[in-house]
Amino acid sequence: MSEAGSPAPRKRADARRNEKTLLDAAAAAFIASGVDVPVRDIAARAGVGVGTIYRHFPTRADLIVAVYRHQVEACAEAGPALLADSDSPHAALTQWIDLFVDFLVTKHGLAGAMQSDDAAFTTLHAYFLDRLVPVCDRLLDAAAAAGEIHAGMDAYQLMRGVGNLCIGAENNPRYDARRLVGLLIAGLRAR
Amino acid sequence: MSEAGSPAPRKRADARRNEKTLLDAAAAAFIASGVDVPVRDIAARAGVGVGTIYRHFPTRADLIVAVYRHQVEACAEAGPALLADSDSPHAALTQWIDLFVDFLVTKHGLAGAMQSDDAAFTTLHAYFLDRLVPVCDRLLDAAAAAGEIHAGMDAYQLMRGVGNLCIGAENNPRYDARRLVGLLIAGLRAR
DNA sequence: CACGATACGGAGCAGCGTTCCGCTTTACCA
DNA sequence: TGGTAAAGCGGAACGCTGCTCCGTATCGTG
Repeated sequence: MSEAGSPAPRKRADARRNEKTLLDAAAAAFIASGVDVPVRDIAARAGVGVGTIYRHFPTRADLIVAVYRHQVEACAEAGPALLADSDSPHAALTQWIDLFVDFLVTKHGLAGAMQSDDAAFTTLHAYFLDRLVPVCDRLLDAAAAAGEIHAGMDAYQLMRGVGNLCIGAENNPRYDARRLVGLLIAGLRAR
Repeated sequence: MSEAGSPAPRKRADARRNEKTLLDAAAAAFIASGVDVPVRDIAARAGVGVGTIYRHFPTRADLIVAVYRHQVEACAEAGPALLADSDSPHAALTQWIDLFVDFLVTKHGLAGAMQSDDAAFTTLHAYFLDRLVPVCDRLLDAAAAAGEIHAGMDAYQLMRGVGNLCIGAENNPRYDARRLVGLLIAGLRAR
């Protein structure tokens, strides 16, 4: 405990309470109206002022990251597990991408937000990519080592491509993101 | 000429002049700031009031369509031409998709606008898809008939997928839309 | 030239993100 | 327990956006 003055002096009780309330309200609002839901709506759901949101989560990206952190972690941890359990690295890759696609298409507008180059979304890029790209990279390496796919595919690009393909997948029955992502992965295959 | 009262009673000279001016201003503004440039900016460039824009082009989509109509037509007409000139239907398909990708990635934000499900963009969907999907469909059919790709790929879905992959391709050197589109097309190949 | 029809301009409204500051609540200490 | 400084809160207010609306200007024609 003698370590340099603890930089996190424990927040006030009402602040912690509000943070929890806000996360719940935001999660509900995201489900109801997508991740682009107006800040005022989230504030109203939580019964707080908009200032409170901005104090806890300076940018929308911070809020999104906080809401979905658990699910992203789960996805990241599933990578190595799938690799260990599957028959082939390619099968593991396919399953893992499926997991990622499922995650994206069930969160209205998240895929779109993830590709936005708006400065406010830097946090979102940073977190999602830093957490998931290395996982994807290991899967790609394993598949390449097994000779199942061509080497040299950049995990970052693949993830962005998959993310892009998921844009607008909800509420459009004529567009099947999973199928297109499947084609993309099929295109990786060594012939 | 005796046909039912001509429904286009020839517009006033100033109106025609303004329409032309607006198209030029919009084209310049799109290049400078992307297709999401504020309406006021376009009006300022053209030296007109915002009301004038809305009178000529009720929605942003109408303006975008008008600006890019020529290039879309050229792309549509290139389809049959490529099919006639190429060694194989698959080569023609690849070249045509390349043309489409080139078009999209050079127009800031157009790929994004094309996927937007905002009601105001219905016109954009309608025009782009109505014009290009049939062309793509013919190319797909020809390639399938030649046994080069699996049958049953929906042209609409493919176009949407390609469009999606082009989102954010400008101003991001680490993301190569062309390569990913190439993988997607490769994924179509019959094995 | 005069007079309707047509088109124009831009003020004004509503919805959004974001900031800022007076007031309230909390935690701590005498 | 009561008092006080710091931490946190609420929401008015600002700037930027799309879009509408109507008084005014311009055009084409008899």
